[in-house]
Amino acid sequence: MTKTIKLSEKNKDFFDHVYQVVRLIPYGRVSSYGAIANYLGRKGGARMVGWAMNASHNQAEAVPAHRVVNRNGMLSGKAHFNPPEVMENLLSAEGIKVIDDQIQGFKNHFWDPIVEL
DNA sequence: TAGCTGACGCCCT
DNA sequence: CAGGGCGCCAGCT
Repeated sequence: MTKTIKLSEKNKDFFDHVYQVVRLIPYGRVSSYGAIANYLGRKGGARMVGWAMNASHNQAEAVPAHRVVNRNGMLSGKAHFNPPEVMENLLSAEGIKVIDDQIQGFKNHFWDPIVEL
């Protein structure tokens, strides 16, 4: 509910930061691993963001991982959903058109935490 | 203990 | 224009 991220000097867990940013992604918008990683200061840590998503299942709060895609706007993590079609289904429900695992007008729906936050 | 993989990204050839 | 390789950090075997 509260949109304020507590990025205090407590830089505790890298994962927790990722979860918070992902949860702040507005409805009908999508972000990229690199953008989040860059926002957290891990430019080459894009892989870590994806890895964090993998652990997102352990989080009590559902993380909208379906709103996170690679920098190409492709549903690279779709295969990790259960079932995979859920990802494009959720995106489609938010008004995002996905064709062949590719978000149409990705740039239009792109949400950059560095710019927005 | 040390090494490898991983929901990526960017540079070089 | 296309393909291949290296780099980032953390978790798992």
